[in-house]
Parts: sequence; structure tokens; C-alpha cells
Amino acid sequence: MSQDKKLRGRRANDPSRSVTIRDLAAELGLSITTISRALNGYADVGEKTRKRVTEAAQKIGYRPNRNAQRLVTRRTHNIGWVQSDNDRKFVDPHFVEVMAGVLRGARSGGYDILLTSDTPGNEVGVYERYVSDNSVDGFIIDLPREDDPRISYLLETGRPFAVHGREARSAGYGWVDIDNFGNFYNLTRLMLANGHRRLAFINGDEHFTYALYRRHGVLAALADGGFGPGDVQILNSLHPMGDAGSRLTEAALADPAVTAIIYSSTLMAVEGHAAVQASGRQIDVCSMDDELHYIDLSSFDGHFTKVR
Amino acid sequence: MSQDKKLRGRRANDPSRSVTIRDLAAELGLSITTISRALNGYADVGEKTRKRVTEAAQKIGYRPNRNAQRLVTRRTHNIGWVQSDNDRKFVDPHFVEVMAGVLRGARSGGYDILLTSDTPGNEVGVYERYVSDNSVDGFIIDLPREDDPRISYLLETGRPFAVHGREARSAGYGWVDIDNFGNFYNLTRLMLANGHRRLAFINGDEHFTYALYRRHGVLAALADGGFGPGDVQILNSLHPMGDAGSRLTEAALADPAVTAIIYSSTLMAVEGHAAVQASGRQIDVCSMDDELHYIDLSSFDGHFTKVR
DNA sequence: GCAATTTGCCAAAACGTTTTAGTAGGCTAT
DNA sequence: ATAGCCTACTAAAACGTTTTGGCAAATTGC
Repeated sequence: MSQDKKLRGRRANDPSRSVTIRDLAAELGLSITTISRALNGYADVGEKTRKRVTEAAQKIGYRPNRNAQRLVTRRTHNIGWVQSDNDRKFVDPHFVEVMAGVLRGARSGGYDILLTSDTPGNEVGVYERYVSDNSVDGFIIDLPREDDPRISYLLETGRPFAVHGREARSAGYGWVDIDNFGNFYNLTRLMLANGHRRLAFINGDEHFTYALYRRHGVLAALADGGFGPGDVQILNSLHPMGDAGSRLTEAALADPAVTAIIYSSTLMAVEGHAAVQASGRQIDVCSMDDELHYIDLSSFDGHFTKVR
Repeated sequence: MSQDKKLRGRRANDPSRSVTIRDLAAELGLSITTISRALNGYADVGEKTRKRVTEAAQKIGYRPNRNAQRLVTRRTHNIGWVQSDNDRKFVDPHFVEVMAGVLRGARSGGYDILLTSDTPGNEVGVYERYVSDNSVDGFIIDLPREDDPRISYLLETGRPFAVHGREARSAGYGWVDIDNFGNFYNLTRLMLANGHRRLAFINGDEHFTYALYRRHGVLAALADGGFGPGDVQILNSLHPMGDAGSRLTEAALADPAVTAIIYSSTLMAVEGHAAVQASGRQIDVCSMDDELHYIDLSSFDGHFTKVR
């Protein structure tokens, strides 16, 4: 009968205390073990008992205290997502699209996202904290670089994580990515097949693997087509927004031999297209990007070639 | 000596168990009470003892289990932020700016953000769950509507929250907002002072209070200037992105008497400005918005009047 | 030198669950 | 009738902290 002990101590007379498993057990004249096992779907509770329990839980509004559960099960049902505290990152419009997907995926698996920003100068510190204080079950890693220190840390400490994007290491974790190399390889071959002999490639920050692999794709296509790295002018925008699209396009147009521009960002391509038109030059532009729901490209139909 | 009891039970021989307060107590020959009180800054621990404790904690990598702390203290140091699972919302580019601010504010106060999306058709359900299972200490509410049901629920249940934006109710909670009414009042008076007699106002979704109060500001300015609601053509974009800016601008231009357009969104104003130029009409455009770091407005200098 | 106070530390209970290791009683097979 | 086996339930321990209430030793006041 020790489980039926009267509530005493600090909260004995706190009127706002929420309803616990013990209240439910008392209400039904069952042990808290049975309540727990009934609610967690164990086979050793009778069906009529389980029904009584679930209905009473519903009725009196019993909701298990997640922190007690987390303490004993050592699972949090939270996924950590660390945002680099960096103006550049927050400003990337792809981010909202990625977040929508993350949130839907997490919810469908019964997880929430624990979001925080890192400490400048100590990138892995937050991961270490989240891991060692039992705040999350695993992580999402975004925008990887080559030999990303966050990935190194999580691999070393054996924590589960998934990467949006890719780096060279591929064992021991999962990732979701588009084929950056292949798409830019194809785009470049297409431009060459269209007769262009001098290209410009306006790429993102090659610090990140998505941009690095795009560069590799462009260069490989040139090599395979019998051309060399001297036949492309590569320009980088470290900041995807602002006026980079028109500024870099003007820089590319400074070379009179350029007849085609490949953009790594559709946003920049849209800006660049305007700059090309203003210049009066005859230039083919193309781009490949993640999907961006909020950019209206309808006015560009016919100008853009879709590489599947 | 009962606190020195040997570790037994399930995890006695789990090599991956993390270091607990009991390990630290054993290491130093102190009670776990003293460890806890030393680390939490209580005055009844000697200074040399506190120093020994903090140094040993650092050395052996002790990090309190947050879930145990949360269980006993009933504080989570998490703030809930529920995103409406709604394509429209995720697509709002203001969102990334807001999030950067939220994350910085939370981190500076020692909080993390617990992020999830709501269940379509049951808007307050997630709040109820987070509240009753002790997942968060309070909430952030975004994009309020008039008599917002989320605010009603949180007020009724007495949970702390803060609103980004405002609704008519203002007691019992904090909010951060710009002066939507006043800014659009001023903008409208400015247009009238410039001699315009027939205006168009391209507003956002008036379902949200920010847009509703902007409408009120415009109409109040007209009334105070001796004009009426018939002197402004109000158009609404339910979706801030896509081609709404040019489409609604063209709709506004269909009225030949319109000589000025007020935009509720800078993004739409930029699009609209292009549509105005394409039309060849002589139209003044103006807008007021939250700050948008990633839009380059430099090419519009001189066209835009800044209303401070 | 003694009473009163302060200082520094601690045992045990509590937070609200899950899990382990049962047990009582009914049923089945022989 | 009895041994063995299910079925349905449960007491107690465990998870890792914080907090309460108390106590011995050192210090102070007179």
C-alpha cells in the first residue's frame, strides 16, 4: 500500500498542481504500475481495464509529465537544431522552406525541435551542452562545410544526427541532399552544347559543400567537353542577398567574351537577368536551385531552361 | 551515509552513463546537497568548498541533468513557439528576421525555443499539451488576430506569454509591436499633403491585426483630412509573396484617378514600382514595413520618402 | 568561561514517471 | 488431483536533481 501514500511535502496543498498518475490510480483503484502499462500499450493489462484507464485519463485530463518520463527513459523526443548566430544565415530565404519541412517531419514522428543559436567562436559548445544535459535525442545539421567540425564532434561522441546537405564523409549518419555536382555538370554541358565557349559561373560561398560541389560539377563538365578551367569565370557571392546578383553579373559582363552565365541561386539569376537586359548584351542565363515557393518566375518562362 | 550508496540497479554497469552529482560528491567526499548548493550559488557553502566543487565539476565534466532539474523545480527554461502549419506563414520573409531576434533574446536569458507546428483545425491543442505536460515555461505568440483564440486560451489558463504584434486586449500580457496605426496615418496624411486626392492602399491580410490597424490608420487620416473612405481604393494581398505586388498594382492602376499608392509591404512596393514604371503613369508610391535586411533598396533612393 | 549566534555541511524526502521482479488465481493437460 | 502455465495485476526501486529541516563546530559577546 505504499503507493497509496497520502500526498505530503511541498506540494501537498498546492491547489494548482496538475493531475498525476497517482491521482488516476486512486480514482480507479488501480496501481500506478497498471496505469502506466495500460497507457503505454503493454500486453499484460486486460482490455476492459485499459479502456477504463484511457477513458478516465481523458476525463480527468491526465497528461504524463514529460520531464519525469524523460528522466527515467532517457529519451526526450526533442531534436536539437542549432542556428549559427550569424547575420548571413538568418537572411537566407531558403531557410523558411527548410524549416517548414523539418517541422512537418518532426511532428509526424512525435518530435519537437529544440532551437537555439550557437556561441560565436565556440561552434560545438552548444552540441556538447545539449548532449550532456540530456536535452535532446539527436540533431539536425544544416549547411555543412567540408570536414565540418559539428559532424566530427557528433560522430566522435556517437550522437545521432541527420544532415541537410552533404560532405565527403558519408558513413555513420544520414543526409538529405540534391545532386549539386550532377545538376551543375549537366547545366554546364548544356551551355557548351548550345555553342557557348566562354562561361561565367556565379556561385555561392564555396566554404559550404553545396557550392563547392557545384563548382566541381562545372569544372568537370568543362574538362569532359574538352575545355579547361580557363574557360569559365567563377564569381562568388558570400552573401546570397543584397545586390550580389546584379553586382556580380556586371562583373561577369566586364569580360566581353562571356556569352552565358550560370547562376547558383535563382534569386541572383532573377536580378542578374535584369542586369543583362540593361546591358543590351545577348547572354544566355540559367540557374538551378532548391525550390522557392515565394518567387514568381512566370515572367521568365521561355528564358529559363529546365534541367530535370 | 545513505547518500553514498553504491550504484545499483539498471544502470550499475552501463559504461556510457554520464557523470552525475553523486559521482562528484564521491570524488570530493561531500554530500550531494552541498554540491547542489555550491553550484547553485547558495550562501551556506564555504568559499573554498565552492571553488573545489566548481573546479572538480569542470574537471570531470559534470553537467546537471536538465530533466531531473525540470522535474523538481517545475521550470524548463524553454519557451514554446508554435508555427501555424500553413504554407502562407512559412513563406513570409519577415519570419527569418523575427526568428533571429527571438533566438538572440532567448539565449541571452538562458532559454531555448521549443518549436513545433500546430494541428490544422485545432489551434490551441498544442498549447494545451505543452502546458499540461510541463514542456515549456511560457510562449511566444506571433501574428495575432483580433480576439486571438491562442491569447484567450493562455489568458484563461494563466500561462505566461509575450506577443509579437498586438490586439485590442492589452492587459495581462506583454507585447512588442510597431505603431501600425500611427505610421499609416502619417503616411496617408503625407500623401494628402502632397496633393493626392485619390489613393490606392495595397494592404496585407486584414485577418491579422497588423494589417487591420494599418487600414484604420489610413481611414482615420482620410477622415481627419476631410476625405472619406470613398477616396481610397483598398486592395488586399492574402499572400505576401508571389506576384501580388504587380498584380494588385495593375488592379489599382485600372482606376485612372489614382495618383498615389501606399503599400503595406516593401516587397510589394518594389514589385509595384516596376509595374508603375511599365505603365508609364505618373504615380507616387510609398511604403512602411518592418526592417528587411536582405532587400536592397538603394536603387529606390529618392523615390521613397522615409517616414520616421 | 559560558551562552548565544553564525558558519558550513548533510540526511532524507520529494518531484512523477518507468521498469523489474514478482504474485495470486484461474485454466489446462495429464 | 496436481503440476505447470497463463492472465492480470502490483510493490518497490530507480532516474538525478532540489529543498527542507537540522546539527555540530567555530565564532562572537559579555
